[in-house]
Amino acid sequence: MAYKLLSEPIRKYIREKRWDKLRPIQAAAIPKILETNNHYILASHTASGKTEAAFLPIISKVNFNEVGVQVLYISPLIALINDQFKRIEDLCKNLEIDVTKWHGEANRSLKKKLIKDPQGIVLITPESIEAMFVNAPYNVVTLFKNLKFIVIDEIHSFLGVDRGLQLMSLLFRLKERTNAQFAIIGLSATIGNENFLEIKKITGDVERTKVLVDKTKKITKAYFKYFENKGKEYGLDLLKDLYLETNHSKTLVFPNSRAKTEEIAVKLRRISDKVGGHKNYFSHHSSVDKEIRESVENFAKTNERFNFCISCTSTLELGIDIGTVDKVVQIDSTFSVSSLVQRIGRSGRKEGESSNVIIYTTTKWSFLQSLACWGLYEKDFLEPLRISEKAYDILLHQLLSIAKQNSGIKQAELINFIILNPVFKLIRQNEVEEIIEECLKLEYLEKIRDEIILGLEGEYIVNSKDFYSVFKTEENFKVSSQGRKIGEMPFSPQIEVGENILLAARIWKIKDVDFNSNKIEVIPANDGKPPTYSGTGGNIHPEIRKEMFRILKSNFSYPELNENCKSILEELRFEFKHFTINDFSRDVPIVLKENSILVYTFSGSKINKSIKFIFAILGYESLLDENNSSLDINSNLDDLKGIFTSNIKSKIDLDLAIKEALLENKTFLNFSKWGVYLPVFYQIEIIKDRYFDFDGAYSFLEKSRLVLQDI
DNA sequence: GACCTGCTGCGGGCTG
Repeated sequence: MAYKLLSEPIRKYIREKRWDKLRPIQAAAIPKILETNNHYILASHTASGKTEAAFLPIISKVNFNEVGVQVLYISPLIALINDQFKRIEDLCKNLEIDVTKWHGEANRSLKKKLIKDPQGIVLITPESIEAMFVNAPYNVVTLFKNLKFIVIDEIHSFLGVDRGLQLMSLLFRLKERTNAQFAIIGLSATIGNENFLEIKKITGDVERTKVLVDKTKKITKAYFKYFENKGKEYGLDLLKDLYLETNHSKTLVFPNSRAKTEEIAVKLRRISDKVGGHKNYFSHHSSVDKEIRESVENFAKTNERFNFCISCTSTLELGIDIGTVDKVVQIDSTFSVSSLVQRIGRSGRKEGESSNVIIYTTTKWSFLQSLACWGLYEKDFLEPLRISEKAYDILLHQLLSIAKQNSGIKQAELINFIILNPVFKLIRQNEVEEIIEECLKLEYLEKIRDEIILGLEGEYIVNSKDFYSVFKTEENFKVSSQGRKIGEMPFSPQIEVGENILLAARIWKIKDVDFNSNKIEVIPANDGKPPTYSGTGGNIHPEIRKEMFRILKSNFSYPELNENCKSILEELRFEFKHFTINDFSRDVPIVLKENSILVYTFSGSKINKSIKFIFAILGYESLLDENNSSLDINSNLDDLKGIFTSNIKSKIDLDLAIKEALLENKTFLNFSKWGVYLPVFYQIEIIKDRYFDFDGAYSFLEKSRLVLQDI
């Protein structure tokens, strides 16, 4: 049915590919895209043919003889653009449609050629769109004035993050600048019912956006193993077991940090060398050199014969094509259910194959958390994500970008343009005015007669290559060996001549350090330590903690646990045996200690941080342990009960406390690259909006009942 | 107790 609607060249393409039938998401999308002008979100699991579901009907529908770029494909990753380029070019090969890559590493003369003769399909990143607006806004019109479709790949990766807000703003600016009438097609992995409304908001027109979902779920087999970690590094028992588990298959191992990724890769390789196993052990994360990463991806994708093991971080979570793997190993719990879903989806990618995951854990609370994530995965729960409605920091970034783009814009016009942008819908006009006033005062912007232009400080900020992205990056040392790039590592005391490090699944000795140009020269060595990388800690969703609580208080037995896991679960359940819990949403176990009280909140990280902050305002210091979601509060029982039962909200001045905390500790705002340029009042607002969850914390304190152990 | 993502313009040197 859907097949017949496609144009003849596309049907020919399908016949040549010998596809016997269209995939479900393709069959659903083709008639909708061909016959309506709606925006669509195509949600379907990895490797289910989403790219073709969008491009088969788009190429059928669009007349590529018209002047101007007809289709703009936006991707969060350069690597994905390079992957998709091959697929889309293959689709277009008999149709004389030009496909052009447009990102920071793409060929410049091909970009120039496109500007001279704008046509076909362009593959781009959000930052490159931003750069075009800032440096060559006339090109935006030349290229895109006749645009018919925008395809956004991995659109879920933009949901609930600053980069998504930037993308929303850019989509609006694109439409306003070019007057083009385009439809938006978002491609997404599973997003969960909870997120349909939020993901529709990205197009800027919820009413016109429809979601098409393929709910087919693959069978997943999971097995849990437990090896208590005693030292800093993994124990030999775990490594040996992991080796036997992985040496006869194609495997991905996810150990949750770059340092541990290196440790696993190097140590498994060493075991393999000793027993004469295969040598295909790799590490893959952001600090491994790009070319090495590409060669690892390529090995996995093209090699049929040999087994391999890639130890990796979330770099291999998104849609980069690495072919099929037999098995996924997770070491200690993921920080979210959606991360677990993506990682599991990496195995058994062929239709009809089941996915296989083995979960190793090394601490009892990590074990419980991973069991909770697995339980929620089976119940089809995914963390709900929320588009920030008062993104004053992104607003400031876009103000500077728009000022540069227009080189002179009337103040009223600038304000109006911001107000009309759906991404800033809930920011009031007087707030925009106030932020502009502050920008004028600090010379980010300047007013000449009634026109706004970039100020001196603003020029300095916008003319940096760091301007185009809304996320922060750390500065690193570049590591190379005899002219060959290995990767990067951040500054640490470990950077010293003679020290040995692990990187790109190999051991190296530092031969030379150049502190002026941040370069490290290394030679191969035999033994070393993983480099230390710093991170800030993730946010666990409350539902994961609730599930942990439920598991603790249930008698359910899990066939997917090995004997060690079973006894750890018993141990944990025994610890909580004497708490009588009637209502998981209200009852809070507490333990009286000598000078403090231990409160098991079983709530999310943001709520925990907020509760700690509230207690600090009230004069009670506390220690937060995110492993078991507990707060050890320096308080007595009467005080604690008082705080839990009274209306705390009215008694504290949150804004004042955050202001003081900000003065004391500037790193508070580290999550926001552009927040530092805002007036303090707005900094406080974004901290409340994105760092904390005070509504969640107040509601927790109000409804909770403290439960002591039965005697 | 974390992970990830992106990038201009210009000038100089080299290659085809």
